[in-house]
Amino acid sequence: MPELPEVETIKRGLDKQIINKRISKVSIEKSFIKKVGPSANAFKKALEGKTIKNVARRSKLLMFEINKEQSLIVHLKMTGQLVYRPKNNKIVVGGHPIAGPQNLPSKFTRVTIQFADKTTLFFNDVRKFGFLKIVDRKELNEALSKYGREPIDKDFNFPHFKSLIDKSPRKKVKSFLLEQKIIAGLGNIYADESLFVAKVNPERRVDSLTKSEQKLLFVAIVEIIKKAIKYKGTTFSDYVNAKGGKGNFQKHLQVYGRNKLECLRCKKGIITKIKLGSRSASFCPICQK
DNA sequence: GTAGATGTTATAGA
DNA sequence: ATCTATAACATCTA
Ligand SMILES: [Zn+2]
Repeated sequence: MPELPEVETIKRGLDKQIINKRISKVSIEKSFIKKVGPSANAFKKALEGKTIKNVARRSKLLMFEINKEQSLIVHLKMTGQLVYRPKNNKIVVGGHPIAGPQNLPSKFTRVTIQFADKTTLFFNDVRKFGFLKIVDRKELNEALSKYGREPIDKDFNFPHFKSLIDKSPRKKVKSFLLEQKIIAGLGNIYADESLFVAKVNPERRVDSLTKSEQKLLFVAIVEIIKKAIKYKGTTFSDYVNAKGGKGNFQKHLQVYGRNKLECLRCKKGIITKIKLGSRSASFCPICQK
């Protein structure tokens, strides 16, 4: 589910809400205890009574600073959600439950973090690939060392991108874009969208790109990620922001999810979906050379 | 019913 | 260096 734009949207929705709030109670669904560390008690003890000092994001990882020494890190993987409920009252509209924080906890709520002011943060995750973990400063640095360049960094420029290209010359370009150690935060949707904008076929070897294709791709990545953040992410099935609401970028997708449909750009090609590594890649065989 | 696919990532082995 | 298979898990679709 969530790639950089979705995680960034959650981060922006959460930080204003929960910074400086004190955690009063944490509960963990039984089957999820193994995903919060060695024991439920250690996890609770690290959080209860503490105050969230800061919220940050790196790649698709969220970080909640507890104090100088400790942080809570959260990865949503495929179907994770973080939804904040401002008040502890249930609202039902028209007699039917509505989507969003009003009906939480749900069947898929794995971790519940209650604050002293009676507001609540829910971690929901259908597939349970996600995790929450308490880390010290050293462990946090280790976790962060796995990530490459942030595409929305102000200093990220073409020479940087070129040097990344030169370090992984034989990779297929789609796999190159998905590598978090190279560029942090792209996932299947935005890698496909970036390649479409740059008119580059996902199966091309990185070292086969012409200088002009390299530049187009660099610009496309930055442009797509920024635009997706502006539209508050893509909701395909599970993604919701911190308020439980959907994103808007799905309306602007040009290839992802358009298998067998006519290409929106050349109006001639039929969007084709192939397997590349273990992931799918969608592209227009006519205008992505 | 059932095989295959889903927005992620870590790891082992070739 | 790079790729493959595999695993974690639940749900939906063809
Ligand atoms: Zn096309």
